[in-house]
Amino acid sequence: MLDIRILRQNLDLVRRKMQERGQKIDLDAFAALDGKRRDILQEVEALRNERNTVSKEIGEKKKRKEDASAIIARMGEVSARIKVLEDALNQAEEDLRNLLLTIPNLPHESVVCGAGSEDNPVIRSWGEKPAFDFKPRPHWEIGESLRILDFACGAKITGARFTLYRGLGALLERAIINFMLDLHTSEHGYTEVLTPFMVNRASMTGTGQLPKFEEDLFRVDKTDYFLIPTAEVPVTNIHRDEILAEKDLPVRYVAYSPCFRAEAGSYGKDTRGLIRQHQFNKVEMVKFTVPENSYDELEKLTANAEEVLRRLGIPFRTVSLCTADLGFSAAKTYDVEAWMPGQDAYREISSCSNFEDFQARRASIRFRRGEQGKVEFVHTLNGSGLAVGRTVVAVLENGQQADGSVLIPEALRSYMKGIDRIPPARVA
RNA sequence: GGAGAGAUGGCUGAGUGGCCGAAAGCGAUCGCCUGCUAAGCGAUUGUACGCCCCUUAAAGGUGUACCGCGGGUUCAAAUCCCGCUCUCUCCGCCA
Repeated sequence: MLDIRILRQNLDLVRRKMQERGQKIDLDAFAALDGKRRDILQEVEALRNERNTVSKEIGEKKKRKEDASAIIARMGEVSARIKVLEDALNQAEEDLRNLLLTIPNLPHESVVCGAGSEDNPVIRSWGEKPAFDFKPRPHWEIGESLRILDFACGAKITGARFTLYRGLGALLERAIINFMLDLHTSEHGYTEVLTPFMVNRASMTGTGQLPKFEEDLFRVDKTDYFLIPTAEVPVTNIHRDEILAEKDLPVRYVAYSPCFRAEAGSYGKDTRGLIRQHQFNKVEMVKFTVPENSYDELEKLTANAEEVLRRLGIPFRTVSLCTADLGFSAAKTYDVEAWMPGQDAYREISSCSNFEDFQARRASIRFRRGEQGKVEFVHTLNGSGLAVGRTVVAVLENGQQADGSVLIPEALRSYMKGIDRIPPARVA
């Protein structure tokens, strides 16, 4: 949610930023709605003041056993009028809030103005793409031939975009999760948390998934709970409606969770393999910081995500999302893209964002300056560290060998009972 | 799923219709006192939204709201009534 003062004082700036995002947001309604709310508020407050004063007089008159029936009758009318105005006020405030909740964040000044993902500037690249003396296969072929990924079985058990991992495949997924959690807790200063995987509506609204993107979520029938699309939601909401102490900032959490996404509107996209699933695992990093440090923290967060790929020896590049590609709540986002030789492409494996105070305002996450200074909104950040299924893809495609086996990166071997490769499956 | 108890400020906890934004204690901050420390004394100590003042903001003045959430009764609600949520205890069920 944007600061309402920005809309009041600089509506043109907001309008321009929305254009840069390529968003059509109706901002004309704002000024009228805001003015209406203020008019009603002033009237209702004046009447309430009268009621408070006169009610006190009534109490005193009664104590002195004087007749108060005339002013009681008059106050009855005032109260009726107040009730009507309060209803109108509530309606106006709800309308205003609903409008505010649908306005995306303002892109940071450093974000390039672009029209789509092709305009995302590459910030840096790392690693050397592996050379193959054969045509590298995509992971779905590797996974099926090694009998570690079974897409047909996932489809049987549940449906499209679900996958069964088997044997060393399941172990690889688990090893990657543990490797990432250990790295971020032991070396990057994050505290591990394990959260609920279903959250309520308030939590989803706090981080920005609701009210606008309900069709992307799985909702649990007979409840108002939703399956989380990312651990960002429960982890950020740890501190919803709280005032943190400045000395405790930055707060850093890392969480493993499965993620559930309806993937509405991505029909026909990435239908093969692990890239786009309804359920996938992810290790997520979340930070709460003072505003003046949030962009430094974004750089560190992105470096923390990149470090996972460095340790695994997987080539990657980092791009800065342009205005058109930026998510609803983000002010700035770096995508880390891993090299996937089987697909001859870089694919997103981590998305690291600074939300500034956008989520903090929605979720009321604040901190106090010093011991008894002012209360301000924190800045929130999060980034994948990393998407686990896509990391499996990168490991399989980059580590594939001519004999069909897959080399396991050094860093993972201690998590995989010491084995250094996934051997070819014996032909049945 | 059934029965009962509860939800008040940073914390503990009082408050059954008006004198309550809320006692008291703890904590915190500032000051005083004090060889040092401890103790003691005094003051301050919530948030949000309006309006005034003002070049904007802050500060200041003023008003309104907020005692889990939502509604109702009343001239007037932390207090009475209804619904909901959450917490705790007991029973049942369960990994």
